[in-house]
Amino acid sequence: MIPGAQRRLAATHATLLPEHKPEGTRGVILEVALKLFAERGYAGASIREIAEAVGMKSASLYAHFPSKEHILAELCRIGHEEHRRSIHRALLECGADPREQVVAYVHAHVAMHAQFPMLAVVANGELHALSSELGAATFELRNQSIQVLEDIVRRGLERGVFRIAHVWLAVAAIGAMGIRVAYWYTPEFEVDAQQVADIYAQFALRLLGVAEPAHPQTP
Amino acid sequence: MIPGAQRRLAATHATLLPEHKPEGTRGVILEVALKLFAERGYAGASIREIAEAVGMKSASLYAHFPSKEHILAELCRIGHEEHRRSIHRALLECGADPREQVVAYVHAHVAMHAQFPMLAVVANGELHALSSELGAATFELRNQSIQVLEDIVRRGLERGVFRIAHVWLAVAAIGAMGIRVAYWYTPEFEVDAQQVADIYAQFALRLLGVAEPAHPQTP
DNA sequence: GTCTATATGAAGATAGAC
DNA sequence: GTCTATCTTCATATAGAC
Repeated sequence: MIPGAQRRLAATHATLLPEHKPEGTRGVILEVALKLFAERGYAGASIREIAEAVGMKSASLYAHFPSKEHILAELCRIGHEEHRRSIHRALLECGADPREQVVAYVHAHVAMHAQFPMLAVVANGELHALSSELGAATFELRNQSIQVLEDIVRRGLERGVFRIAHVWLAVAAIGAMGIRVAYWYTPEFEVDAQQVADIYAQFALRLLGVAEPAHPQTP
Repeated sequence: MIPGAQRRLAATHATLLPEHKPEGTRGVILEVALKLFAERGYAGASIREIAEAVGMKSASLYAHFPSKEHILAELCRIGHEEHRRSIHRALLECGADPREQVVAYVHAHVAMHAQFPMLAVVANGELHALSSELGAATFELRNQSIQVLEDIVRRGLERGVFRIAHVWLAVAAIGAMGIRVAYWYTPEFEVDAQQVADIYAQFALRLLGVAEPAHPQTP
């Protein structure tokens, strides 16, 4: 049974990678807002709550961000940048075989959702709350990441290494497995993030109809 | 590429089954609130917007529901009741083979998310917004539905028909595939809900390591 | 950059007439 | 059951002192 029911997600701690976290107060605000947006949703968290958790008055936030929406926009951008970066890096380190590429993609996708669950929940689940002015660039990033998986799957299908009836249905299913990891994974889970990513990569291959090597005990 | 980006979900129409929709104004309010909660989230939709969409003043809503939270509670309850009912019915019509049971479960799970996407998005995604007083019973319902799948997978593993390293990881992955369907499926999608459910049931079997009958062309 | 003070509007909810 | 009118609280955001 999933731990932490009654909460929106199981994770309790918001983390931003040092390379994404601005120095000083701006970084603190982002991390605090990330936690509140993840737990209550963008509309459900107020700037007063954010300010209180940071340890300042709400008016002072406006010295760092022009609006609440800009805070969310920055978090969404960071989340999808990190997602794209980790997938890009994983694909650089593997060959041209679509099976290898699916493993790399899914491993990176799942590991990111397990390691930064609050960032993933907010960047994906609250993106729709942004005006098109502030959200369009990040939507484009997201679409590109989906497109990468779609291209891999299509190539594998054309080369006969995957056996599926419909590309999008497989892409959506594989993406979904990873997206939901952010809601139930915590560092206390009995399997660590890398192992979850390994196992989910295998699930993805199976889903795509890739035959597995025969079991050792089976002649 | 997924249609309808920029929106929280692709569906544009809220539907409640006649057996779940109360007669008269109460039913209209539920359907209207369902659409707004699905599109903007519970916190992002106001009772004034709901009232306006129904065609009345906000004060009049209180003749039908004691609070905004009670409207959400009712929608969550309906959603999880329908989910449980459709899974229960599907399992009654199949045998004792865990493979058959997984197919029945996933088919019902996915079909429900495709046919009632707004209900699924709200019942699952906004449940956390309820106080424990109003949400506890529905949380219990949800946990039971997950438990049913967990039991099926565990039985299949014990009987040697499934080959997976970790029960929860498989259960979460299979559940996730279906949950996300609610976000991208629309009746205009090129594959209908029943076919999506069929294909996702096959994905689930593959994910669980069930060997498929050899391809006709492969001797 | 942070504060106090405040503008301005919107939120959920209630009272009481019809 | 629906309305008008209103209460009270809370929201985002700004002005201006320090």
